Amino acid sequence: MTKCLHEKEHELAAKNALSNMPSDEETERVAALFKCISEPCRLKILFALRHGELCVLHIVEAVGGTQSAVSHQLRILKAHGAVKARREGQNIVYSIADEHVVAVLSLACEHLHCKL
Amino acid sequence: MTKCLHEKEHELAAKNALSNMPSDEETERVAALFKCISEPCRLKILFALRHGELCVLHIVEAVGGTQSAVSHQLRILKAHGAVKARREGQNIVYSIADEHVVAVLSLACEHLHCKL
DNA sequence: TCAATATATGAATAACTGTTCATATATTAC
DNA sequence: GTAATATATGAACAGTTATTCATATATTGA
Repeated sequence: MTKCLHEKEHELAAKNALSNMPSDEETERVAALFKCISEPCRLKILFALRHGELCVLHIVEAVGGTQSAVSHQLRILKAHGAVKARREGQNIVYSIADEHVVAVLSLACEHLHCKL
Repeated sequence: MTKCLHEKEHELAAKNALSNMPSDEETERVAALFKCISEPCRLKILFALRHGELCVLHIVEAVGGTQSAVSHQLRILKAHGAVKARREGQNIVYSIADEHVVAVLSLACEHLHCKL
């Protein structure tokens, strides 16, 4: 593997890229955030929660699938700080944890020209 | 599986959630976009390209890993519209395809308090 | 045309992850 | 305490995917 022939023109960009790369730890954190919201089931849960908090059964109704599967995904969303939960009697009520989450979703939808 | 006991309080939110769920097709598209940028290797490539276009060898230098692995990931990024490519002699020069991609990255970094 | 460089790609393997099933925990009502 | 409801979770399985290896394609220069 030898040097790129156009090194001169791209030297600056290449140097900049090399010296400004985020650490592996930072990269992993950002990647984990995106991965967390990149599964259709989890994404549906977030979409369902846009209009307000919901208990698990209502989330199951909205997104489909089994209670167990939804519960597993809720756990992952919560572990990554995308949703928060509080108990209310027999129910656990979930809601979106952070306005940044809503903003990222909106931006992605805008990018894809979705009507959300 | 019976109804949630707090149906009355959450009825509105539940109805809203049900009637405003995006289609499966839209959900899949959004999920695919996030999944595309949720792998550390692909994310590193995007970070490397923030400062300007780079040929493949320079990308390999910046993100590490083998040429083959990087090339495979570039293919996926390109297929999802995250990067674009043009030939320049022997080299293929890659760059970020869309300002929305940069915006999503910045928002995620801001959310995680990364210094990017 | 031949050699060298740059990039892409098909196949195989290994690691990861979402779902399912069964079961456990927690709360409320009786 | 017991029954019923709501939610969570461990283990196993299945599907997905990133990497590696070997090789193919494309461009340039001689």
